[in-house]
Amino acid sequence: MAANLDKLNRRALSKEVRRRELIDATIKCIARKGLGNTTLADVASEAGLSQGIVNLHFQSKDNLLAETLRSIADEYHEQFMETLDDSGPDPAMQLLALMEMDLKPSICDRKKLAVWFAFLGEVKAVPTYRKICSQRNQDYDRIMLELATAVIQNGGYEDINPRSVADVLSSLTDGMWLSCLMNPGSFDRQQALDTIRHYLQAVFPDRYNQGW
Amino acid sequence: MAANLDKLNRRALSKEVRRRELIDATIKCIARKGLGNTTLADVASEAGLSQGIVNLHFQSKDNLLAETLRSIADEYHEQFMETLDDSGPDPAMQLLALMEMDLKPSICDRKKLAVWFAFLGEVKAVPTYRKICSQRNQDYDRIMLELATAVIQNGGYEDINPRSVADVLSSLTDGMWLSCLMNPGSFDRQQALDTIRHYLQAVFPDRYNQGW
DNA sequence: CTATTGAATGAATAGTCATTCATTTTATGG
DNA sequence: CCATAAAATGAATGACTATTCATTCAATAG
Repeated sequence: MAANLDKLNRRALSKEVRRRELIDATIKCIARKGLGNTTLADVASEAGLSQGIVNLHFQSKDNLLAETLRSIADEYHEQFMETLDDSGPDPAMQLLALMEMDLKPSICDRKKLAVWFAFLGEVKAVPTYRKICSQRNQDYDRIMLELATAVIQNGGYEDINPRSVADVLSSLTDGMWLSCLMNPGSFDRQQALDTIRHYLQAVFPDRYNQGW
Repeated sequence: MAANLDKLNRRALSKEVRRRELIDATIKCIARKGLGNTTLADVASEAGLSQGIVNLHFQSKDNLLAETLRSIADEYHEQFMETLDDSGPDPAMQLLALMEMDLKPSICDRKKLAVWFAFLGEVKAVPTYRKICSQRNQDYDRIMLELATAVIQNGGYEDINPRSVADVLSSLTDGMWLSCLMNPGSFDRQQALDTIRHYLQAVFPDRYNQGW
């Protein structure tokens, strides 16, 4: 019984590991060649495995791509939740921590952004992609809205619309990411962060008034 | 007979007009099927013409796609310059007019945005696309920076960094566009514009203090 | 009306690529 | 060790598609 369970676990684990490897290879290929020019042969070769391997583990190319997108979305989701947990009880500081996270080298990385935007570019044409992405976004928007609302209440900024603040911050993230993707030479992570802080300071002077 | 006349007229069209038709057909196809799933047969059929037509006028598919991207970029460029010309001498009002333009229905249109982001998604993998897009962006960034600098000088806001203002506005545009593409159901053009106005009001209270 | 020119056609070609599957390799249990 | 089953291989297949080009068609000049 114990042996049997062990065996099943090992098999399941090994299968999972192989899938992970293939997804990583897919990410590398898309970053290098683009979504439109990535073939299953590319992925297999990148993973150091044989032609038929993707269909063996993912049944179809479409499925591999959807799983790859899900994997990227999940990775971001974990970072987001972790940052939220680790950034203390003050919503103003949580908001800032989330924005800083978006500009961390491990997130704001040209290779990963290229893959993310490659999928975004197909969102209108591929409903599956849109579902994966927009589900994600709705969750974050809701949390950002809650945080903005809390900052406004705590600071007595009743005339400010929390919706606007949340939208600006979400837009800033997307905009900075695009800028990183587009102008790899001139994009400056630190400057981007300063810009975001400047915005927060302008809107909530009392909440973000310490020198950084 | 009417069909015959139609056919005659179509034949008579000039080379430039035919190229325009093919580019328009390409835009429609990419909006509907995505960049990765658009074939030359799709484009020809959308234009009501025959198989070989694209190669006749554009030599290759790659060339057609590059010309299509250029066409979209040019169209935006014209609108941008026109808006700049038509929005009076006050840099504060020019800045606002440009942001309003970005949210006009004819620009902030899901079909057009889908095509734009489809190309953006391939930017890292296809240097040609990056050149076309980033040239465009650099021009606008420069102009936005000049306008922000002028607003700051005119209004005595010397402690504000014009670079930050320009970056926020550029990011807001990209972010709003993405939101329009991603959440067609809930995206609200008017609300997006209000958000942008609130930002400008927060940063330059004296320059944007009239009720709208 | 005829000849000429160039646009347009669409069938044929050649190449690419996802998918399949018979075979081989590897790992596990007895 | 052997037997068994799962995992992996890679050659073969078939579908798809960019590109070519011989042919057709329409407009204009002579």
